[in-house]
Amino acid sequence: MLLAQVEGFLEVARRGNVSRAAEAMFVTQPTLTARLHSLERELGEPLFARTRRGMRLTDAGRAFLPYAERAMRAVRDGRQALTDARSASAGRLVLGAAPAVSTYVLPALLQRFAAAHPRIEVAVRTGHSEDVLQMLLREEVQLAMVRTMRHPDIESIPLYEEALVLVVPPGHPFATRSKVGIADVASERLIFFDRTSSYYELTQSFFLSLGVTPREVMELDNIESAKKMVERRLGIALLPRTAVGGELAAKTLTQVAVTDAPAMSQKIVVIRRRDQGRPSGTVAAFLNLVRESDPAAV
Amino acid sequence: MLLAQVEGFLEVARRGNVSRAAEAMFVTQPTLTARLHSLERELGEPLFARTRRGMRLTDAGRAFLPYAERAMRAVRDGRQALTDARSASAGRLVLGAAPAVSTYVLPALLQRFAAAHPRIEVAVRTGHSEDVLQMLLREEVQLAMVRTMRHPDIESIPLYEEALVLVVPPGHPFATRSKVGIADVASERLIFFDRTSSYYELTQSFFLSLGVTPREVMELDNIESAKKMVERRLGIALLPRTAVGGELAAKTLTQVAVTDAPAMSQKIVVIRRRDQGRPSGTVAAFLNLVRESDPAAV
DNA sequence: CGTCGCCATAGAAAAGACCTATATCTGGGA
DNA sequence: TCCCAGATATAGGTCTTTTCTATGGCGACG
Repeated sequence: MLLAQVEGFLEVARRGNVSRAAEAMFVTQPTLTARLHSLERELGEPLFARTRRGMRLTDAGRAFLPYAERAMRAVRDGRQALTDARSASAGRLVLGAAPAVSTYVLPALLQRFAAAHPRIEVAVRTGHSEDVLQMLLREEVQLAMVRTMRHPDIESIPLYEEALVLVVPPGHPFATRSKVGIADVASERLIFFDRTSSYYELTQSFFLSLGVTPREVMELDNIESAKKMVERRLGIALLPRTAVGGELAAKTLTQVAVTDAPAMSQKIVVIRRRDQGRPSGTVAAFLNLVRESDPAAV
Repeated sequence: MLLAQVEGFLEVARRGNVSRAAEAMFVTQPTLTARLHSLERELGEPLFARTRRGMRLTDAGRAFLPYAERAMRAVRDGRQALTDARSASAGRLVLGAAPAVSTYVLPALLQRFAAAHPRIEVAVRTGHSEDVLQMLLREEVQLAMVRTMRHPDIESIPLYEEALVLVVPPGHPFATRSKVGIADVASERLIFFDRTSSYYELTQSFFLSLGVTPREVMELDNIESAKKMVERRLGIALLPRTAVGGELAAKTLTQVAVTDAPAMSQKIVVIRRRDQGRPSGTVAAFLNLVRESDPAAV
C-alpha cells in the first residue's frame, strides 16, 4: 500500500471529484483513478460509488476515512518531528549526570540551553558516574556528564577540569595563613562526603600517598551537607571548586591554598555511545553549547 | 513513501537485525536494506546506526518511531474496520424513521438486530417522512423507514402495509356491534393526531371522499396521547394498527371493523440513496433482517 | 587465521506507476 | 435529435522502482 494511495483517497473523498483532486495533487486523472482502484483492490471493497456527478463515499469508504486521516497525520507529524529534531528546534534530550555536575554545573548550562532551544524538553537523571555509565549503555540517557571513564563502547568529550579545594570557615586559623602544609591539614578535623563517590577515593588516596593519616573524620553523603558542617565550624573539607563558588563569594567559606600538595583534580567529560553515528538534533545542539562554554566558570 | 518501508523500519527497529526482520517479512535481506535506505533518503536522515552487531536506532530514528507505529496502527485498524463492516460484525448504522415507525415498529426490530449484531452501534433520527427523506438525501442517515415516497435519487424496499383501524374504548356502543357503518363513525366524536402528519391527511381525505363530514374533532400531536384520549372515553380514533397492538391485547381499547369503508392503509418502505452502490456492511445486515421479518407482526 | 554473521552493493529481471490519448456514459441545450 | 460538456475507465508504451541472486567487505569469535 502506498501512502500516495491513501492520500489520493482522502483528497477524492474531500472533493468528490477525481479530476479536481488529481489536479490538486499534480498528477493526471488516470493516475489517480489507478491509485484508487488499486487501493480498493487491496482492501477488497469499493470505497467510492461512481456517479455521473462524481465520486461519493460508500459506507465502507466512510468507515475507512478516519483511519486514513489518522495514518496521514501520523506520517506528516513524523516528518515534522524529524525536521524539528534536525534543526534542534524541538525534541527531547535525556541527560545523565554525576551528582556534583548535576547540582553545581548543569543548572547554568541548562538555563542557557533552554533559552536557546525553548521547545526542547530536557530530562536529567542523576547517579554516580558508574551508574550513569550504565544508563548510557542501556540507552536510558543520550549523553552523560561524569568523571573520565574508560569503556570500549563510549567516546568522551572533555568538559572541564574540576579541582578539589580546601575550604575552612571564616576566622579559622588557616584563613589568615599565607601557606598551609599538608601536615597541617591532616591534623585538623576533616569532613568527607559520600564514601561511594569518586571524590572520596580521590581524597583518601591523596592522603595515603603522602603517608599522612587524616585525623578524626566526619562523613556526609552529599556535598551540600558537608559545606554546612564546615560553616558550623565542625571541621574543614576538600570540596569540588564548582560546588563552593557561591559560599566563597558570600564569604561564608574561605579557600586556603595547600602549598606542598600536588593539585588534586579530576577531569569531567561528556560521554556518548560510540555506535550512535554522528550526533544529531538535540544531542548535537547540546554538545555545541558545551563546546562553546566554559562550564566551570559558573 | 511505501507503507512497506515504514513497516520494515519498525520491524528492524524491533529486532535490531536486518536479516531476521527480512525473514520475518518474507523478503530477502537486500530488499529490506533497500527499503530502509530509500526511507532514510526520503526523510533526509539516517534512522539507524549500522554496527557490527546489527542496526541501532539513531536519535532521529527514535524520534520517528512513535509516528511510524501510529501510522501502521491506523492502517491496520482501518483494515480491521473494513473487515468488521464487511461481515457486519461491527460498525455504525444510522437510521431515520417516521414517528409511528420509530415508536411502534423499530423497537422490536432493533432488539432482534442488536441481538444478532451486538457490536454494531445504532442511531435513530426521527421526523416526518418528508424531513427524514431530506436527512437521507443529505446523507445524515443511511436508511430511512417512511411511508412510500417518490424521488429520483432514492430506491424503496417494501417494509409492510400499515392499516388504520378504528379503536373505541371498551364498553362503547360500537364495541359490541358486529358491524359499524361509515356514517356511524362520522357521527361520533373523532380524535385525530398531528395535523402535519400524513395520517391526518389520509383520514381526512377518506371522510371527504365519502361525502361525510366528521363531527367535532380533537387533535393531538402524537399517537400516544390520542390513545389515552380514547381510553378516557373522549372519543374514538382511527389509528395505525401497529400503534395499538398493546392496548388491544390488554383490552384497554377495542378494535371495531368498519364494514362499508375501503381499507385505509399506507405502505411503509425502507428508502436508500440510489447512488450508494450495493448495500454493504451494517446496511446490508439491517436490510436482510428486515426482509426476513414481518415488522408489522409485533 | 579461517569462518561465521552482519550489512552493502551490482546487475539483471520483473513489476508497476505514470503519462497521453481514447472510450464510455449521461444530462442538458440548441 | 444531435452534440457537447464533464465525469470516470481503459489501452498501450515508457521509464522508474522494486526485487531477486550473487558477491563483497568488515569485525568477532573460536
